[in-house]
Amino acid sequence: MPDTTPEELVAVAEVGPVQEVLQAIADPVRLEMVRRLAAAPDLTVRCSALYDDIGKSTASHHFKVLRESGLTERLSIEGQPHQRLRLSAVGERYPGLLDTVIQALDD
Amino acid sequence: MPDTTPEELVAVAEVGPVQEVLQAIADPVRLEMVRRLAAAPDLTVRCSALYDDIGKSTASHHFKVLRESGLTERLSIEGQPHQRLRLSAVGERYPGLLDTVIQALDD
DNA sequence: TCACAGGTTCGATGATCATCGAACTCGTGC
DNA sequence: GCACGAGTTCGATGATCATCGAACCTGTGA
Repeated sequence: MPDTTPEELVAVAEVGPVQEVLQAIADPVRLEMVRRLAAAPDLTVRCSALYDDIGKSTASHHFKVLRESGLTERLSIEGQPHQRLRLSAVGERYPGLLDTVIQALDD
Repeated sequence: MPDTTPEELVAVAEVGPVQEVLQAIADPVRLEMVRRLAAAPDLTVRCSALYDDIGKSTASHHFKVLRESGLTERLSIEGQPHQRLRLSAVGERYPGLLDTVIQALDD
């Protein structure tokens, strides 16, 4: 791969259609992941801190669904993989959606 | 049944938890139903006008899911059953959620 | 170089849910 | 009363998807 890839290009990803976004957060496990991400500083959390009581492979599957819908992105901090909630990107495309959902979670 | 039931009591129904609401609108068929309801005058539409290409029983199942989540309510107009989108009730509990989703549907 | 920890991918299994047809209910009108 | 149209309920079937274990990849640090 070329070493000319700027960091920004990696981060740029499309937020999927509403349908896809809704299905992504309609799952209890994934919704909990989003909740923890939203509560974290910088919206960033180590993968293993996003779940409990499920297997690694299951968690990884949910990460993928969240990422493909554009809700989260993968990034590396000191070599460790992390997940980051793309709050502003989602907010631009669907204003108020995520905020309202997150707000409703810690009622 | 007693004839003392005021009309208001029938209409009063709780909007379900976010989880339930999200799952309700995450389905393609139900999302289309919501879209048609939102576009209709008075947010009210005859049941048969909310779908095509699926059986009556399937449609009725989706009506039930929407109703139980608090998104819609059943009402009778000249003897004919109708569905009504409870836009304001949902908006009170989850501000901006439905509006944003509906807005995104007719992009 | 090797071992190890943390995520990912791959198939297979199981549960959940959308779909359907048939029987039932409720209103309307003949 | 009966027939009819429109929704609902009920079981059964099928597809979708969450879950898991095992193998694989990719860093880090002996």
